[in-house]
Amino acid sequence: MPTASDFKRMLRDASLRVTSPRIAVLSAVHQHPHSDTDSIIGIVRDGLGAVSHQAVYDVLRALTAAGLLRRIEPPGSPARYEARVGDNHHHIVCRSCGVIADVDCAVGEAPCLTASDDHGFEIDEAEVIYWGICSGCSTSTSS
Amino acid sequence: MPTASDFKRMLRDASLRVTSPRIAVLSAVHQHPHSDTDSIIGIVRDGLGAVSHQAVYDVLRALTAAGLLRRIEPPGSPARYEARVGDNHHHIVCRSCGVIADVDCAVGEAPCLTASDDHGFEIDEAEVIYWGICSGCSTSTSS
DNA sequence: CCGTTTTCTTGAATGAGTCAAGTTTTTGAG
DNA sequence: CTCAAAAACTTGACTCATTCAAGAAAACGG
Repeated sequence: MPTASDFKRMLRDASLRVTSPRIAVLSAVHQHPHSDTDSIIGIVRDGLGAVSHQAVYDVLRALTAAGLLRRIEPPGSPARYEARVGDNHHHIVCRSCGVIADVDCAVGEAPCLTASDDHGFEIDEAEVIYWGICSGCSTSTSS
Repeated sequence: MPTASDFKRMLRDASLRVTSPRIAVLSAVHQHPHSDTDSIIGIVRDGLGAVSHQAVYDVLRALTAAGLLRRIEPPGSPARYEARVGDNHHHIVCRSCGVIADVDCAVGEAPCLTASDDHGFEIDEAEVIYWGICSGCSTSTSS
């Protein structure tokens, strides 16, 4: 797990100013991947004390734009964030409890799939969401 | 394009009551695939006069649950609906203007992809969204 | 250390969708 | 055809996630 100085370096390398909210958000997402914005706000406040929700929204947007975080938006859920970027992996979402797990992409680079008909689009990414029931939910439901 | 009596039969076959809002919504989605809820409300009102937005939300939910419509939710866009159901096709979304096109699935049945690691999930669907720039946007941007 | 620029705080506002109570419509049974 | 029960629709308030806006505070190059 990266340390605070690692996060500072990441921010500098991305030409972003180093602030405590940014370090706290980076740290929170590294420690709790697939968290939604509200959870991240809670984790950040546990570490720093009062931080406005707006600051967290701003930070998440800046870090996502800089490529330090990735935003995922499964239908039916608020936006979630993860720190694993650049490897074009995919996700499995549980239809019952909403938990998300990572799925490695066999190809690794986007777009990892070719459309049967691209309709003239210049396709740069193929995003895959697998839907199913996680092991915890399937056992509790079938019992 | 199906007629009003076709829509009535579809509703009866799905054990749903036949009402004018339902026929109008079915017709609207058949004629304007990938429309968002607000556009559908507008189209329905053009045909029927006053219809509450709540009625359209209720109808869309009932028709989706009955399998007559499919709901699609590209990140950054409100929910959209289409009448092409049952063939597990996918979508291309333009990053610039948001327009959506259908992409046939080579396999046809869900799940059409196998995850490299299913993490113990029982996967029933693999949803693919291709992201890119449509031909209209790429020509206007490059000029 | 200072000024500029960026970021954060505060608080209001927006958009999509849901909740709830009451009225109307549909439809199967008589 | 008529009626009652169930389902659907209307109205209007409300929630949630997110954004907008204006001013205060912090970062950092010089």
